[in-house]
Amino acid sequence: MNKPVQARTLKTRAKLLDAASAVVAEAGYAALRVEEVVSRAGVAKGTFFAHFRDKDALMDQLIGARALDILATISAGPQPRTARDMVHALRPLIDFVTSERYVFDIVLRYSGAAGISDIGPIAQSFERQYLLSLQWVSHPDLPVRDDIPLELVAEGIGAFLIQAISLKFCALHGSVSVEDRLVPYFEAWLR
Amino acid sequence: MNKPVQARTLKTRAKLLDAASAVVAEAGYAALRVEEVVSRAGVAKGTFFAHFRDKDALMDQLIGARALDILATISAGPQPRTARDMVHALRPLIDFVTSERYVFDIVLRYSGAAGISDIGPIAQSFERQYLLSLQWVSHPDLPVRDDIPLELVAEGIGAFLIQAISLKFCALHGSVSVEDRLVPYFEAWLR
DNA sequence: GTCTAAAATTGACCATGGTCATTTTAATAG
DNA sequence: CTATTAAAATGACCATGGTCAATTTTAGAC
Repeated sequence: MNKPVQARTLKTRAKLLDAASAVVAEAGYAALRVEEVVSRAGVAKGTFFAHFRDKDALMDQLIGARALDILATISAGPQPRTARDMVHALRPLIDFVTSERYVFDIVLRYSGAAGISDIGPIAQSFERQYLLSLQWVSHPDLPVRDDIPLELVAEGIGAFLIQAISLKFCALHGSVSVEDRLVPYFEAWLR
Repeated sequence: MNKPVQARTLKTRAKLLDAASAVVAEAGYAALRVEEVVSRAGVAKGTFFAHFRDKDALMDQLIGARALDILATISAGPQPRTARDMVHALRPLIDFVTSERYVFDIVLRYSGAAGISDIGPIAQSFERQYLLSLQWVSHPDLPVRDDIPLELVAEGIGAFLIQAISLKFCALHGSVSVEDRLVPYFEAWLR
């Protein structure tokens, strides 16, 4: 009853994702063209849209998967003991999201799950980042204010992370690195 | 030496902005089509792009102007005395930005000035919102933590504002209103 | 007025994402 | 093996944002 997908479907989807990854590796996310992807995958354009709602949905898969991968690596790392440690630990995620303005745009656009049932990889990565922050601030090695719920502290970390990355892309404030801006944010927020 | 713009230019630009405003009033920002705007304005499509870099630049003008207008009204209002007051005062701005998902997307995309010299209306409105927050937290009637610079406090307000609005558009967290989420954020941040 | 150069406008054309009626392929029954 | 049917793939076609060489209009000089 739950085997309506043919092997062919998986194969085609894999071909599309592989082709897309290759294009991204060569030219970056913003340069990806659907025509180029289907051409490399050896399928028709219509097939692409049978597998992905639109181009952005493919980006959600590609970018989200990478973000989840980075978060898994960070999770496996040591518990941060200071705000500065946290920022350093988050460095790989920050580097990825700031690698292209286009990537950050997609991340923001897909940060919220469109529907309860279809929570995409990027939305998942936000949830994952929240849980990681919650884990960090719940650990005794990281001293944190105790006048508000830890869940609220974790939410705030996400808010400041987005803020610092946003300002990175602003010509007026882009001269300060994300890390340098984030440390005072976190220190002030964690008290 | 600084009069290279002809009267005709201003007139055409006004016609385009008027036509665009009319379309937005009838169908919303997301439904705006460049073809529809130039058709109503009675000019050719190429003219549109001689006046605006792209469609998003027009959106920057329309949305940014509205945001600045709302902020001016808020600025003229009374000094908030509590976190809850602040949230109530920001209500018109929040309502506008959450009126369409598309509006919020444009706001995020244009939040940072693209270049030092071309800071658009939306980027200006972010600056304006920051200055308003700074003014609020500098006033003795609003008790605020004094262990960090007031500038930092004001930056944090912006971060939480974006966070609360983002979650509004998330199917998983959209049930809580922006205002209800913002009050605890602000109370925790202002200490 | 007329000439000239710069500014403004035009619209055919292009790039690219997205649709859908039709065709092909795979799974299953007999 | 063949017929039947549902899933998958196809590619011509459409929608819409964006470009640019050619044309028209304006401002200033004489």
